[in-house]
Amino acid sequence: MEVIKRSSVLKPQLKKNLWKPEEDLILKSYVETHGEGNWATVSQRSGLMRGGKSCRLRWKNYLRPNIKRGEMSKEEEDLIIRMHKLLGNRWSLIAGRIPGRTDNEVKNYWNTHLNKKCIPGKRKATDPDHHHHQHEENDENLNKKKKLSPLCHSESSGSADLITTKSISLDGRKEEKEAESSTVTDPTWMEINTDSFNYYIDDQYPILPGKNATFVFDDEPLTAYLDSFILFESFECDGGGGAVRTDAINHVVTNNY
DNA sequence: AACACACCCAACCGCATCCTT
DNA sequence: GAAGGATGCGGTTGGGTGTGT
Repeated sequence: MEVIKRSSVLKPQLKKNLWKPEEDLILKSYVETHGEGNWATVSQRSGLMRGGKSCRLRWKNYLRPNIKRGEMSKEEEDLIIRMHKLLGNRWSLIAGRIPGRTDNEVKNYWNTHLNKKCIPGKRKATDPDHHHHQHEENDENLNKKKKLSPLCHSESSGSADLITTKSISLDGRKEEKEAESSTVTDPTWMEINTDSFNYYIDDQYPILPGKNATFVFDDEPLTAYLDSFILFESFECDGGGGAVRTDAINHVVTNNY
């Protein structure tokens, strides 16, 4: 007896696999006419038998204007390495700092080119020892599910192994503090008083003058990259335990300390 | 030439978060 | 505040292509 899946009866069969040039054309002209968004309806209205996600991804990664394709420049590569050291696998954030590059492209580039370069001895799935590494990967997935920052876990990105606690004030002084806990998985934190610094986390979450904010930092890149980046991993304004954001690098700092 | 293996990358999947009602 | 849909993100997959034997 033939079993017919319920989903195949109720939903029209969606196309998968590679996009054809004519599909690209349809999607491109549709988005240029109607604008981005409402991806779920794009397939119906444009006649493309693709899921909304698929359309969105194709537009974002391939058809969107100002997409830069081709080889990564040395500068872009350096930037990816530095950002990855800071942020871990936060591809969309990294890509956001590299004009014309998409998160998918950055991720692929990292996995195929830079991962080997930055983590020598990194083994592939065919490696007999792969199962051991799969466990590490599972731990990482677990961390993700727990919504922990990769920065809090030094194994995730080849970052520095030791995490220490620092306190920095924006009037130019920098001082180290002892870690609150002896466990290395404790995040580094950073306290910034914004009296003397016009600063923001992002448009939605301003740090107001006179307020303190707590940030999570990976120790090693701190001194190396403070000239160019400050990472806001999470924060709570005024010590109130209120808003917590975990998804943004939000400001480029040009000052040297 | 034929095969096997490795590499690359576009696209998919599952889950989390955001937004709207 | 809850529910459901839309969107975004990161991990993974699989087909195409390159390279070695």
